[in-house]
Amino acid sequence: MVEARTMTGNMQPGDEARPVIVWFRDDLRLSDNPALRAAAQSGRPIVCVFIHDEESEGLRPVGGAARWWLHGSLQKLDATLGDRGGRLSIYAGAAATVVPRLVEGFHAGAVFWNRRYGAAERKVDEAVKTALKAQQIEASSFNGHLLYEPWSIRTKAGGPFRVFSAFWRAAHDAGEPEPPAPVPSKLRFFKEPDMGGPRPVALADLALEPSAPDWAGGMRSAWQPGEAGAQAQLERFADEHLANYADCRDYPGRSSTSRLSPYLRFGNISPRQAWHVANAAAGAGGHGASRNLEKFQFELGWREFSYHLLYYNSDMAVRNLQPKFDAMPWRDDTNALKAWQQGRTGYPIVDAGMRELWDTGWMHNRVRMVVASFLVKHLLIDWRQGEMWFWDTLVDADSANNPANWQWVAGSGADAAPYFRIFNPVLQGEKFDPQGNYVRRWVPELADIPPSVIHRPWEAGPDIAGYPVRIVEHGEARRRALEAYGDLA
DNA sequence: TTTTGAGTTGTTCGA
DNA sequence: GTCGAACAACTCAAA
Repeated sequence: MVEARTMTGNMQPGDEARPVIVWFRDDLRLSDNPALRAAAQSGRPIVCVFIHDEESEGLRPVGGAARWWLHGSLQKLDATLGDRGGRLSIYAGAAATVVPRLVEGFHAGAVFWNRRYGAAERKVDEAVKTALKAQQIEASSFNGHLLYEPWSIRTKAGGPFRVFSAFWRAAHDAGEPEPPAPVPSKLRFFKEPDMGGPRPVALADLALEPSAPDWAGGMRSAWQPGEAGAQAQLERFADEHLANYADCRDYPGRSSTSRLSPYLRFGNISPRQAWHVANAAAGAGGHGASRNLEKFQFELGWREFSYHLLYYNSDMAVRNLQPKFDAMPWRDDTNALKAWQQGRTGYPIVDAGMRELWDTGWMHNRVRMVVASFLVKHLLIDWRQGEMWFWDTLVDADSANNPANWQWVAGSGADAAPYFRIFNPVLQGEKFDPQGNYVRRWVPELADIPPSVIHRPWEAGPDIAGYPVRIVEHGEARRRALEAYGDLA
């Protein structure tokens, strides 16, 4: 069973009758949820709560697209709990204030949750724990979000890793990740009387969904937030795409990637579930299955590495991991930034990616690298600008992966791309979208351009109606980037 | 302490 | 068309 960190208050006679509060955060699911499972096993009646906290200091507000996902996840979680005779009670406010008042209101005996790893989140959780200790209430935290706790993977010298491959080797030495746990068979919910504690709010009152204008239409048709959607997506991936994962995952026109990122972000599914379901599917698969399996697990490994980095570099979203990048002469170019954001750079693969992002809240991994490289190297715009845009527009944006990957592309990160690795958007398009299907899907202006020139439409003839002229010329931008990056050393 | 091998995803150029 | 080298050194992790 997953290790729990418990700080126990003194148990009083008759204490088992007092409810346990399960505080949901980035773990919006019932299966493989260690906090919920421990609550079920405690013998206490359960109260399920979510606290929308926009008041605690330092917490980064959830981005726009992710708020939409959060709304859907909360709705689904409440419905699923409802099927079992329970419900999700939602509160708003600073967690360190709300949780102790809930404990009083419910006369609770314990509070369980699954851990978070950002500095501000840890500080909040620490404050809650301190408050509960003063109330002599049991507080237990669990690992529901990662395969390995960030502090459990250490170099031989006992420190954190800054190179992925060494990190991943050490993780292998730590052994196979724990198997996921099923939904507890028995969930006994506390009958919540109308007490004097904090009053729950309606989900709609959190205003997580966009209105006027409602820009979430593309997301609704692309995604099903919540645990059931997550399980369906994982099964679909394991059945249909895992067998070709290593060879096909780089082609944005095929849906060969797992598409699990937003589900993992909000814990609609756990990485243990993804790991073990893929394991089982590959075991049933034939020749070459292990190569695909290892590739997929390798990607889960990068997610782990990002959390490892976040744990040891809490200001990763704003500070270069390599300080020499502080001297980088980033350009201040509002027009170029806007063209990039709106998918109007004149480079089809870049524009397709940025429009896919805007419409669906998600972008294929290969294209993320291309558009990020384009912003940082071709336009010489600070990676933080890109990070903030992704934060607001991605449904899967989280405080570990988003900054870690931006810094990786920019070259300022851990184990980062060398500065001379500058993607050529034309070559990347021709290599990974050879028929131009991906581009045509997202850039309708290019619908009639033949595959031979779809990634270099300026060669297709005179101006294409509605499609922008390139905002920079590749060769020129490449030389400029090499020069700027070369000066850093 | 010093040494040594290694390090996600690329592009261009010239032979 | 294909191939190898250059693009740079630097830092990490382990022996």
